[in-house]
Amino acid sequence: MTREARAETSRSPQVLRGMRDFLPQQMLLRQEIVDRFKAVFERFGFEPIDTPLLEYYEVLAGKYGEEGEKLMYHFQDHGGREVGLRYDLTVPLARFVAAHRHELTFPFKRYHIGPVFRAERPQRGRYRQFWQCDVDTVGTRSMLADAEVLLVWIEALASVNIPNVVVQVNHRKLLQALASHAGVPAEQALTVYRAIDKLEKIGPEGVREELLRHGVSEPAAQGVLGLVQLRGEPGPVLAEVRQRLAGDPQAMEAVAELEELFRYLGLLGADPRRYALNLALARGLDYYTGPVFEAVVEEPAIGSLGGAGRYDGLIGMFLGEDIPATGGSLGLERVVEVVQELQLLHAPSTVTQALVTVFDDESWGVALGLVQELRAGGVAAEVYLGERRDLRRQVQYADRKGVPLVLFCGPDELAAGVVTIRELASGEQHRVARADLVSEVRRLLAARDPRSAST
RNA sequence: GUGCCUCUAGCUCAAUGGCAGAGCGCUGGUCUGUGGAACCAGUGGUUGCGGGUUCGAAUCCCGUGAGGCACCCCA
Repeated sequence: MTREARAETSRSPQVLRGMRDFLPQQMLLRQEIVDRFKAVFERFGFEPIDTPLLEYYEVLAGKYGEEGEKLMYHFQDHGGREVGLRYDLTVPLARFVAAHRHELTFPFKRYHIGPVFRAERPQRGRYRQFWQCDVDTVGTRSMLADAEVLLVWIEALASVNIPNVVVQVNHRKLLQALASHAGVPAEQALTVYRAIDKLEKIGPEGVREELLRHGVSEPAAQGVLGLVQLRGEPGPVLAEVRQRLAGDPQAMEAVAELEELFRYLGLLGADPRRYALNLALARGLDYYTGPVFEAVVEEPAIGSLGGAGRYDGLIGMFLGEDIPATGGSLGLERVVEVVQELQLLHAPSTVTQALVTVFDDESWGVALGLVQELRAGGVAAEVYLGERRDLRRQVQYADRKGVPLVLFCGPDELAAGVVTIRELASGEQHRVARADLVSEVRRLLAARDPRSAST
Protein backbone atom coordinates (compact mmCIF):
# COMPACT_ATOMS: atom_id res chain seq x y z
CA MET A 1 0.00 0.00 0.00
CA THR A 2 1.35 3.43 -0.83
CA ARG A 3 1.76 6.03 1.83
CA GLU A 4 -1.04 8.06 0.31
CA ALA A 5 -3.39 5.10 0.20
CA ARG A 6 -2.62 4.29 3.80
CA ALA A 7 -3.23 7.85 4.87
CA GLU A 8 -6.70 7.64 3.36
CA THR A 9 -7.67 4.51 5.25
CA SER A 10 -6.00 4.96 8.62
CA ARG A 11 -3.94 7.19 10.86
CA SER A 12 -0.43 6.46 12.03
CA PRO A 13 -0.29 3.46 14.37
CA GLN A 14 0.04 5.67 17.40
CA VAL A 15 -1.63 5.11 20.75
CA LEU A 16 -3.30 7.87 22.74
CA ARG A 17 -1.28 9.91 25.16
CA GLY A 18 -0.60 8.16 28.44
CA MET A 19 -1.69 4.78 27.04
CA ARG A 20 0.57 1.94 26.03
CA ASP A 21 0.91 -1.31 24.14
CA PHE A 22 2.61 -4.22 25.83
CA LEU A 23 4.92 -6.68 24.09
CA PRO A 24 4.80 -10.35 25.10
CA GLN A 25 7.84 -10.02 27.36
CA GLN A 26 6.31 -7.10 29.22
CA MET A 27 3.00 -8.93 29.52
CA LEU A 28 4.71 -11.97 30.96
CA LEU A 29 6.24 -9.86 33.72
CA ARG A 30 2.96 -8.08 34.42
CA GLN A 31 1.12 -11.39 34.56
CA GLU A 32 3.72 -12.86 36.85
CA ILE A 33 3.24 -9.98 39.29
CA VAL A 34 -0.55 -10.13 39.07
CA ASP A 35 -0.48 -13.89 39.63
CA ARG A 36 1.62 -13.50 42.76
CA PHE A 37 -0.65 -10.76 44.08
CA LYS A 38 -3.72 -12.92 43.47
CA ALA A 39 -2.15 -15.81 45.31
CA VAL A 40 -1.46 -13.61 48.35
CA PHE A 41 -4.91 -11.99 48.25
CA GLU A 42 -6.60 -15.38 48.10
CA ARG A 43 -4.46 -16.72 50.93
CA PHE A 44 -6.11 -14.05 53.10
CA GLY A 45 -9.58 -15.03 51.90
CA PHE A 46 -10.21 -12.18 49.50
CA GLU A 47 -12.29 -13.26 46.49
CA PRO A 48 -12.26 -11.90 42.95
CA ILE A 49 -14.94 -9.68 41.43
CA ASP A 50 -15.15 -7.51 38.33
CA THR A 51 -17.18 -4.48 37.32
CA PRO A 52 -17.61 -2.55 34.03
CA LEU A 53 -15.02 -0.02 32.90
CA LEU A 54 -17.83 2.37 32.08
CA GLU A 55 -20.25 3.64 34.71
CA TYR A 56 -23.03 6.18 34.78
CA TYR A 57 -21.31 9.50 35.37
CA GLU A 58 -23.61 10.03 38.34
CA VAL A 59 -22.12 6.97 40.02
CA LEU A 60 -18.62 8.42 39.86
CA ALA A 61 -19.39 12.12 40.29
CA GLY A 62 -18.91 13.82 43.63
CA LYS A 63 -16.80 11.07 45.18
CA TYR A 64 -13.25 12.19 44.60
CA GLY A 65 -13.30 15.90 45.30
CA GLU A 66 -12.79 18.73 42.87
CA GLU A 67 -9.31 17.67 41.73
CA GLY A 68 -10.35 14.13 40.95
CA GLU A 69 -13.41 15.26 39.07
CA LYS A 70 -11.30 17.23 36.62
CA LEU A 71 -9.28 14.15 35.75
CA MET A 72 -12.22 11.90 35.04
CA TYR A 73 -12.99 10.75 31.51
CA HIS A 74 -16.57 11.83 30.97
CA PHE A 75 -18.67 11.74 27.81
CA GLN A 76 -21.98 10.80 26.24
CA ASP A 77 -22.54 7.31 24.91
CA HIS A 78 -24.52 6.51 21.75
CA GLY A 79 -27.75 6.62 23.67
CA GLY A 80 -27.02 10.09 25.01
CA ARG A 81 -26.24 8.78 28.51
CA GLU A 82 -23.70 10.65 30.61
CA VAL A 83 -20.99 8.09 31.32
CA GLY A 84 -17.51 8.03 32.83
CA LEU A 85 -14.54 5.70 32.73
CA ARG A 86 -13.85 4.39 36.20
CA TYR A 87 -11.33 6.50 38.11
CA ASP A 88 -10.54 3.82 40.67
CA LEU A 89 -11.95 0.48 41.84
CA THR A 90 -13.28 1.68 45.18
CA VAL A 91 -16.27 3.73 44.06
CA PRO A 92 -17.35 0.94 41.67
CA LEU A 93 -17.07 -1.42 44.65
CA ALA A 94 -19.37 0.82 46.69
CA ARG A 95 -21.89 0.76 43.84
CA PHE A 96 -21.44 -3.00 43.51
CA VAL A 97 -22.10 -3.59 47.19
CA ALA A 98 -25.19 -1.41 47.14
CA ALA A 99 -26.46 -3.28 44.07
CA HIS A 100 -25.73 -6.81 45.30
CA ARG A 101 -26.22 -6.33 49.01
CA HIS A 102 -28.55 -9.28 49.37
CA GLU A 103 -26.36 -11.65 47.38
CA LEU A 104 -23.23 -11.04 49.45
CA THR A 105 -22.07 -12.56 52.69
CA PHE A 106 -20.76 -9.95 55.12
CA PRO A 107 -18.14 -9.08 56.11
CA PHE A 108 -17.43 -9.19 52.40
CA LYS A 109 -13.79 -9.53 51.36
CA ARG A 110 -12.97 -8.99 47.73
CA TYR A 111 -10.03 -8.25 45.46
CA HIS A 112 -10.28 -6.58 42.09
CA ILE A 113 -7.48 -6.16 39.56
CA GLY A 114 -7.98 -4.15 36.41
CA PRO A 115 -7.50 -0.92 34.51
CA VAL A 116 -8.67 2.50 35.65
CA PHE A 117 -8.46 5.84 33.85
CA ARG A 118 -7.31 9.31 34.78
CA ALA A 119 -6.79 12.13 32.29
CA GLU A 120 -3.57 13.28 33.92
CA ARG A 121 -0.45 14.59 32.31
CA PRO A 122 1.69 11.47 31.94
CA GLN A 123 5.09 11.01 33.54
CA ARG A 124 7.21 8.09 34.56
CA GLY A 125 5.03 5.65 36.49
CA ARG A 126 2.01 7.79 35.77
CA TYR A 127 -0.32 6.89 32.93
CA ARG A 128 -3.83 7.67 31.76
CA GLN A 129 -4.74 4.01 31.79
CA PHE A 130 -3.20 1.98 34.56
CA TRP A 131 -3.99 -1.09 36.62
CA GLN A 132 -4.95 -1.09 40.22
CA CYS A 133 -4.85 -4.13 42.47
CA ASP A 134 -7.46 -3.57 45.15
CA VAL A 135 -8.21 -5.40 48.35
CA ASP A 136 -11.19 -4.33 50.47
CA THR A 137 -13.33 -5.58 53.32
CA VAL A 138 -16.90 -4.32 53.55
CA GLY A 139 -19.28 -4.56 56.47
CA THR A 140 -17.13 -4.30 59.58
CA ARG A 141 -15.76 -1.51 61.71
CA SER A 142 -13.17 -3.78 63.24
CA MET A 143 -9.63 -2.50 63.04
CA LEU A 144 -8.68 -6.08 62.34
CA ALA A 145 -9.93 -5.54 58.79
CA ASP A 146 -7.63 -2.53 58.43
CA ALA A 147 -4.74 -4.49 59.89
CA GLU A 148 -5.34 -7.25 57.36
CA VAL A 149 -5.20 -4.80 54.47
CA LEU A 150 -1.86 -3.54 55.68
CA LEU A 151 -0.53 -7.04 56.17
CA VAL A 152 -1.75 -8.29 52.80
CA TRP A 153 0.13 -5.41 51.19
CA ILE A 154 3.33 -6.23 52.98
CA GLU A 155 3.07 -9.83 51.86
CA ALA A 156 2.04 -8.99 48.30
CA LEU A 157 5.02 -6.68 47.88
CA ALA A 158 7.30 -9.23 49.49
CA SER A 159 6.02 -11.85 47.02
CA VAL A 160 7.51 -9.82 44.16
CA ASN A 161 10.75 -9.29 46.10
CA ILE A 162 10.34 -5.57 46.71
CA PRO A 163 12.61 -4.83 49.67
CA ASN A 164 12.35 -2.13 52.28
CA VAL A 165 8.80 -0.99 51.76
CA VAL A 166 7.47 0.91 54.72
CA VAL A 167 3.72 1.35 54.88
CA GLN A 168 2.98 4.74 56.42
CA VAL A 169 -0.04 4.88 58.71
CA ASN A 170 -2.15 7.82 59.85
CA HIS A 171 -5.78 8.51 60.75
CA ARG A 172 -8.10 10.88 58.96
CA LYS A 173 -9.80 11.94 62.18
CA LEU A 174 -6.45 12.89 63.66
CA LEU A 175 -5.89 15.19 60.71
CA GLN A 176 -9.36 16.64 61.21
CA ALA A 177 -8.56 17.27 64.84
CA LEU A 178 -5.36 19.00 63.84
CA ALA A 179 -7.17 21.20 61.35
CA SER A 180 -9.81 22.25 63.82
CA HIS A 181 -7.12 22.91 66.43
CA ALA A 182 -5.42 25.13 63.88
CA GLY A 183 -8.67 27.05 63.67
CA VAL A 184 -9.26 26.19 60.05
CA PRO A 185 -12.87 25.90 58.88
CA ALA A 186 -13.90 22.41 57.75
CA GLU A 187 -14.13 23.31 54.07
CA GLN A 188 -10.51 24.47 54.14
CA ALA A 189 -9.26 21.45 56.01
CA LEU A 190 -8.04 19.75 52.84
CA THR A 191 -5.53 22.51 52.11
CA VAL A 192 -4.15 22.03 55.61
CA TYR A 193 -3.80 18.26 55.07
CA ARG A 194 -1.92 18.90 51.86
CA ALA A 195 0.42 21.35 53.49
CA ILE A 196 1.14 18.82 56.22
CA ASP A 197 1.59 16.05 53.68
CA LYS A 198 4.49 17.96 52.13
CA LEU A 199 6.52 17.83 55.34
CA GLU A 200 8.96 15.30 53.93
CA LYS A 201 9.38 17.30 50.76
CA ILE A 202 9.53 20.95 51.82
CA GLY A 203 10.50 20.59 55.49
CA PRO A 204 8.90 22.09 58.62
CA GLU A 205 9.68 25.68 57.57
CA GLY A 206 7.98 25.16 54.23
CA VAL A 207 4.93 23.65 55.87
CA ARG A 208 4.78 26.50 58.36
CA GLU A 209 4.84 29.07 55.56
CA GLU A 210 2.15 27.23 53.66
CA LEU A 211 -0.05 27.01 56.74
CA LEU A 212 0.34 30.71 57.41
CA ARG A 213 -0.52 31.42 53.82
CA HIS A 214 -3.79 29.55 54.31
CA GLY A 215 -4.69 31.77 57.24
CA VAL A 216 -3.51 29.57 60.08
CA SER A 217 -2.27 31.57 63.05
CA GLU A 218 1.38 31.39 64.06
CA PRO A 219 0.80 29.57 67.39
CA ALA A 220 -1.64 27.15 65.78
CA ALA A 221 0.86 26.36 63.04
CA GLN A 222 3.52 25.70 65.67
CA GLY A 223 1.14 23.38 67.48
CA VAL A 224 0.38 21.44 64.31
CA LEU A 225 4.06 21.18 63.39
CA GLY A 226 4.97 20.04 66.85
CA LEU A 227 2.55 17.13 66.62
CA VAL A 228 3.11 16.17 63.04
CA GLN A 229 6.84 15.83 63.49
CA LEU A 230 6.58 13.28 66.29
CA ARG A 231 8.54 10.19 65.31
CA GLY A 232 9.16 6.78 66.76
CA GLU A 233 7.38 3.68 67.99
CA PRO A 234 3.59 3.92 67.53
CA GLY A 235 2.92 3.27 71.23
CA PRO A 236 4.83 6.20 72.76
CA VAL A 237 3.92 8.58 69.92
CA LEU A 238 0.21 7.82 70.32
CA ALA A 239 0.52 8.28 74.08
CA GLU A 240 2.05 11.70 73.44
CA VAL A 241 -0.75 12.61 71.03
CA ARG A 242 -3.33 11.46 73.56
CA GLN A 243 -1.83 13.85 76.07
CA ARG A 244 -1.53 16.83 73.76
CA LEU A 245 -5.01 16.55 72.24
CA ALA A 246 -6.72 15.33 75.41
CA GLY A 247 -9.75 17.57 75.04
CA ASP A 248 -10.61 16.51 71.48
CA PRO A 249 -13.02 13.57 71.29
CA GLN A 250 -12.29 13.05 67.57
CA ALA A 251 -8.57 12.81 68.23
CA MET A 252 -9.12 10.41 71.12
CA GLU A 253 -11.23 8.17 68.90
CA ALA A 254 -8.49 8.17 66.27
CA VAL A 255 -5.79 7.37 68.79
CA ALA A 256 -7.82 4.51 70.24
CA GLU A 257 -8.40 3.05 66.76
CA LEU A 258 -4.77 3.31 65.82
CA GLU A 259 -3.72 1.66 69.08
CA GLU A 260 -6.08 -1.18 68.29
CA LEU A 261 -4.77 -1.40 64.73
CA PHE A 262 -1.16 -1.66 65.87
CA ARG A 263 -2.10 -4.22 68.48
CA TYR A 264 -3.66 -6.42 65.79
CA LEU A 265 -0.62 -6.01 63.59
CA GLY A 266 1.47 -7.35 66.44
CA LEU A 267 -0.88 -10.31 66.95
CA LEU A 268 -0.82 -11.05 63.21
CA GLY A 269 2.95 -11.16 63.29
CA ALA A 270 3.52 -8.24 60.95
CA ASP A 271 7.16 -7.22 60.69
CA PRO A 272 7.42 -3.88 62.56
CA ARG A 273 10.08 -2.70 60.13
CA ARG A 274 7.46 -2.74 57.36
CA TYR A 275 5.05 -0.17 58.82
CA ALA A 276 5.30 3.14 60.64
CA LEU A 277 3.08 5.76 62.17
CA ASN A 278 3.41 9.00 60.23
CA LEU A 279 1.22 11.81 61.50
CA ALA A 280 2.02 13.91 58.45
CA LEU A 281 0.51 11.46 55.96
CA ALA A 282 -2.61 12.90 54.35
CA ARG A 283 -4.05 10.96 51.37
CA GLY A 284 -6.03 13.22 49.10
CA LEU A 285 -9.18 11.28 48.30
CA ASP A 286 -12.32 12.78 49.81
CA TYR A 287 -13.98 9.59 50.96
CA TYR A 288 -11.54 8.44 53.67
CA THR A 289 -12.87 8.52 57.24
CA GLY A 290 -10.51 6.42 59.36
CA PRO A 291 -7.02 4.96 59.23
CA VAL A 292 -5.12 5.72 56.00
CA PHE A 293 -2.06 3.97 54.56
CA GLU A 294 0.47 4.68 51.90
CA ALA A 295 3.20 2.36 50.63
CA VAL A 296 6.28 4.31 49.72
CA VAL A 297 9.51 3.10 48.22
CA GLU A 298 12.69 5.16 48.12
CA GLU A 299 14.74 3.78 45.29
CA PRO A 300 13.14 4.55 41.96
CA ALA A 301 11.69 7.99 42.63
CA ILE A 302 8.22 6.97 41.68
CA GLY A 303 5.98 8.21 44.45
CA SER A 304 3.76 5.79 46.23
CA LEU A 305 3.08 2.19 45.29
CA GLY A 306 -0.35 2.27 46.81
CA GLY A 307 -2.87 4.09 48.92
CA ALA A 308 -5.46 2.73 51.30
CA GLY A 309 -7.89 3.75 53.96
CA ARG A 310 -11.21 3.32 55.69
CA TYR A 311 -14.25 4.85 54.04
CA ASP A 312 -17.27 4.23 56.22
CA GLY A 313 -19.49 6.75 54.45
CA LEU A 314 -18.99 5.95 50.77
CA ILE A 315 -21.38 3.03 50.32
CA GLY A 316 -24.06 5.01 52.12
CA MET A 317 -24.00 7.46 49.22
CA PHE A 318 -25.63 4.71 47.15
CA LEU A 319 -27.77 3.20 49.87
CA GLY A 320 -28.89 5.88 52.29
CA GLU A 321 -27.55 3.67 55.05
CA ASP A 322 -23.87 3.49 55.90
CA ILE A 323 -21.94 0.27 55.51
CA PRO A 324 -18.39 0.50 56.87
CA ALA A 325 -15.54 -0.48 54.59
CA THR A 326 -11.79 -0.40 54.39
CA GLY A 327 -9.22 -1.27 51.79
CA GLY A 328 -6.71 -0.01 49.32
CA SER A 329 -5.02 -0.34 46.00
CA LEU A 330 -1.55 -1.07 44.75
CA GLY A 331 -0.55 0.52 41.45
CA LEU A 332 0.56 -2.22 39.10
CA GLU A 333 2.69 -0.03 36.81
CA ARG A 334 4.60 1.40 39.76
CA VAL A 335 5.22 -2.05 41.12
CA VAL A 336 6.38 -3.12 37.66
CA GLU A 337 8.65 -0.09 37.50
CA VAL A 338 10.31 -0.99 40.79
CA VAL A 339 10.60 -4.66 39.88
CA GLN A 340 12.21 -3.79 36.54
CA GLU A 341 14.50 -1.07 37.83
CA LEU A 342 15.86 -3.25 40.62
CA GLN A 343 15.62 -6.49 38.61
CA LEU A 344 13.69 -8.20 41.35
CA LEU A 345 11.86 -10.81 39.29
CA HIS A 346 12.92 -12.98 36.42
CA ALA A 347 9.89 -13.64 34.25
CA PRO A 348 10.36 -16.06 31.35
CA SER A 349 10.84 -14.43 27.95
CA THR A 350 8.43 -16.81 26.23
CA VAL A 351 5.68 -19.20 27.22
CA THR A 352 7.04 -21.95 24.98
CA GLN A 353 8.97 -24.66 26.81
CA ALA A 354 9.97 -26.86 23.90
CA LEU A 355 10.40 -26.46 20.15
CA VAL A 356 10.01 -29.55 17.99
CA THR A 357 12.14 -29.22 14.86
CA VAL A 358 11.06 -30.54 11.50
CA PHE A 359 13.82 -32.52 9.83
CA ASP A 360 12.56 -32.63 6.25
CA ASP A 361 9.40 -32.73 4.17
CA GLU A 362 8.88 -36.41 4.87
CA SER A 363 9.02 -36.13 8.65
CA TRP A 364 6.10 -33.80 9.35
CA GLY A 365 4.14 -36.68 10.78
CA VAL A 366 6.86 -37.42 13.31
CA ALA A 367 7.21 -33.79 14.41
CA LEU A 368 3.50 -33.19 14.71
CA GLY A 369 3.10 -36.41 16.64
CA LEU A 370 5.75 -35.28 19.11
CA VAL A 371 4.34 -31.81 19.58
CA GLN A 372 0.86 -33.16 20.19
CA GLU A 373 2.20 -35.66 22.69
CA LEU A 374 4.01 -32.90 24.59
CA ARG A 375 0.95 -30.66 24.61
CA ALA A 376 -1.22 -33.50 25.88
CA GLY A 377 1.38 -34.04 28.59
CA GLY A 378 1.10 -30.43 29.75
CA VAL A 379 4.23 -29.08 28.09
CA ALA A 380 3.93 -25.80 26.17
CA ALA A 381 5.33 -26.92 22.83
CA GLU A 382 5.52 -25.56 19.30
CA VAL A 383 6.60 -26.82 15.98
CA TYR A 384 8.48 -24.39 13.73
CA LEU A 385 6.00 -22.68 11.39
CA GLY A 386 8.43 -20.80 9.14
CA GLU A 387 8.68 -21.80 5.52
CA ARG A 388 12.44 -22.11 5.27
CA ARG A 389 13.27 -24.62 7.91
CA ASP A 390 16.86 -25.70 7.88
CA LEU A 391 17.77 -26.81 11.38
CA ARG A 392 19.98 -23.80 11.90
CA ARG A 393 17.05 -21.49 11.43
CA GLN A 394 14.83 -23.50 13.72
CA VAL A 395 17.36 -23.58 16.55
CA GLN A 396 17.99 -19.88 16.08
CA TYR A 397 14.26 -19.21 16.40
CA ALA A 398 14.21 -21.05 19.72
CA ASP A 399 17.31 -19.22 20.90
CA ARG A 400 15.93 -15.79 20.10
CA LYS A 401 12.65 -16.43 21.83
CA GLY A 402 14.34 -18.02 24.80
CA VAL A 403 12.71 -21.44 24.37
CA PRO A 404 14.69 -23.68 26.73
CA LEU A 405 14.45 -27.04 24.94
CA VAL A 406 14.80 -28.02 21.27
CA LEU A 407 13.83 -31.52 20.12
CA PHE A 408 15.29 -33.36 17.14
CA CYS A 409 13.89 -36.48 15.56
CA GLY A 410 15.68 -37.15 12.28
CA PRO A 411 16.54 -40.41 10.54
CA ASP A 412 19.12 -41.43 13.17
CA GLU A 413 16.72 -40.96 16.04
CA LEU A 414 13.88 -42.62 14.16
CA ALA A 415 15.98 -45.67 13.48
CA ALA A 416 17.02 -45.89 17.14
CA GLY A 417 13.56 -45.13 18.52
CA VAL A 418 14.81 -42.06 20.41
CA VAL A 419 14.48 -38.30 20.44
CA THR A 420 17.36 -35.86 20.97
CA ILE A 421 16.65 -33.07 23.45
CA ARG A 422 18.97 -30.07 23.40
CA GLU A 423 19.09 -27.71 26.37
CA LEU A 424 19.80 -24.37 24.78
CA ALA A 425 21.26 -22.69 27.83
CA SER A 426 24.04 -25.25 28.26
CA GLY A 427 24.14 -26.89 24.85
CA GLU A 428 23.84 -30.24 26.56
CA GLN A 429 22.04 -32.95 24.57
CA HIS A 430 20.18 -36.04 25.73
CA ARG A 431 19.03 -39.01 23.69
CA VAL A 432 15.90 -40.34 25.34
CA ALA A 433 13.65 -43.25 24.46
CA ARG A 434 10.61 -42.13 22.54
CA ALA A 435 8.34 -43.59 25.23
CA ASP A 436 10.01 -41.48 27.95
CA LEU A 437 9.87 -38.22 26.02
CA VAL A 438 7.25 -36.34 28.01
CA SER A 439 8.57 -37.35 31.40
CA GLU A 440 12.16 -36.52 30.38
CA VAL A 441 11.14 -33.11 29.05
CA ARG A 442 9.28 -32.37 32.24
CA ARG A 443 12.21 -33.51 34.32
CA LEU A 444 14.57 -31.19 32.45
CA LEU A 445 12.17 -28.26 32.76
CA ALA A 446 11.71 -28.86 36.45
CA ALA A 447 15.47 -28.99 36.95
CA ARG A 448 15.94 -25.50 35.53
CA ASP A 449 12.91 -23.97 37.24
CA PRO A 450 11.58 -25.68 40.37
CA ARG A 451 8.35 -23.69 40.22
CA SER A 452 7.24 -25.35 36.98
CA ALA A 453 7.70 -28.81 38.48
CA SER A 454 4.03 -29.34 39.21
CA THR A 455 1.01 -29.39 36.83
C1' G B 1 -4.27 21.96 33.99
C1' U B 2 0.75 25.36 34.27
C1' G B 3 6.14 25.92 33.24
C1' C B 4 10.72 23.89 31.19
C1' C B 5 13.52 20.13 28.23
C1' U B 6 13.68 16.36 24.38
C1' C B 7 12.24 13.95 19.59
C1' U B 8 17.44 11.92 13.58
C1' A B 9 17.49 4.12 10.84
C1' G B 10 14.39 -1.33 14.75
C1' C B 11 17.86 0.47 19.27
C1' U B 12 21.83 3.94 21.26
C1' C B 13 23.66 8.25 19.37
C1' A B 14 26.65 11.73 15.50
C1' A B 15 26.19 15.68 11.71
C1' U B 16 28.79 25.38 11.90
C1' G B 17 21.97 26.97 8.15
C1' G B 18 25.43 23.72 2.90
C1' C B 19 25.93 15.74 0.16
C1' A B 20 22.05 12.56 6.88
C1' G B 21 26.35 9.26 9.28
C1' A B 22 28.38 5.44 12.94
C1' G B 23 27.89 1.33 16.29
C1' C B 24 24.58 -2.39 17.49
C1' G B 25 20.55 -4.92 15.19
C1' C B 26 18.35 -7.06 10.86
C1' U B 27 18.91 -9.99 5.91
C1' G B 28 21.99 -13.28 2.97
C1' G B 29 26.49 -16.18 2.70
C1' U B 30 30.94 -19.08 4.55
C1' C B 31 27.38 -23.36 7.12
C1' U B 32 20.74 -28.24 4.51
C1' G B 33 21.85 -32.73 11.46
C1' U B 34 21.92 -27.86 15.63
C1' G B 35 21.65 -21.12 18.31
C1' G B 36 25.32 -17.65 20.45
C1' A B 37 31.44 -16.55 18.00
C1' A B 38 34.26 -15.00 13.63
C1' C B 39 34.65 -13.33 8.65
C1' C B 40 32.35 -11.53 3.96
C1' A B 41 28.35 -9.09 1.53
C1' G B 42 23.78 -6.54 1.88
C1' U B 43 19.74 -3.68 4.33
C1' G B 44 18.69 0.54 6.47
C1' G B 45 15.55 7.64 6.92
C1' U B 46 9.02 12.05 4.89
C1' U B 47 15.29 13.97 10.68
C1' G B 48 7.69 12.94 15.25
C1' C B 49 3.89 15.63 12.10
C1' G B 50 2.14 20.35 9.56
C1' G B 51 3.31 25.16 8.15
C1' G B 52 6.81 29.41 7.76
C1' U B 53 11.73 32.06 7.07
C1' U B 54 15.86 31.11 3.55
C1' C B 55 19.22 30.36 -2.70
C1' G B 56 19.42 26.25 0.81
C1' A B 57 16.46 23.74 7.20
C1' A B 58 17.76 17.79 11.10
C1' U B 59 19.58 22.77 12.58
C1' C B 60 15.97 29.12 12.97
C1' C B 61 10.41 30.58 13.86
C1' C B 62 5.06 29.16 14.64
C1' G B 63 1.60 25.36 15.43
C1' U B 64 0.66 20.34 16.69
C1' G B 65 1.66 15.09 18.59
C1' A B 66 4.43 12.09 21.88
C1' G B 67 8.01 11.36 25.89
C1' G B 68 10.51 13.30 30.22
C1' C B 69 11.31 16.83 34.58
C1' A B 70 9.09 20.25 38.13
C1' C B 71 4.35 22.02 39.99
C1' C B 72 -0.63 20.34 40.87
C1' C B 73 -2.44 15.89 42.09
C1' C B 74 -1.91 10.85 42.69
C1' A B 75 -1.32 4.33 41.83
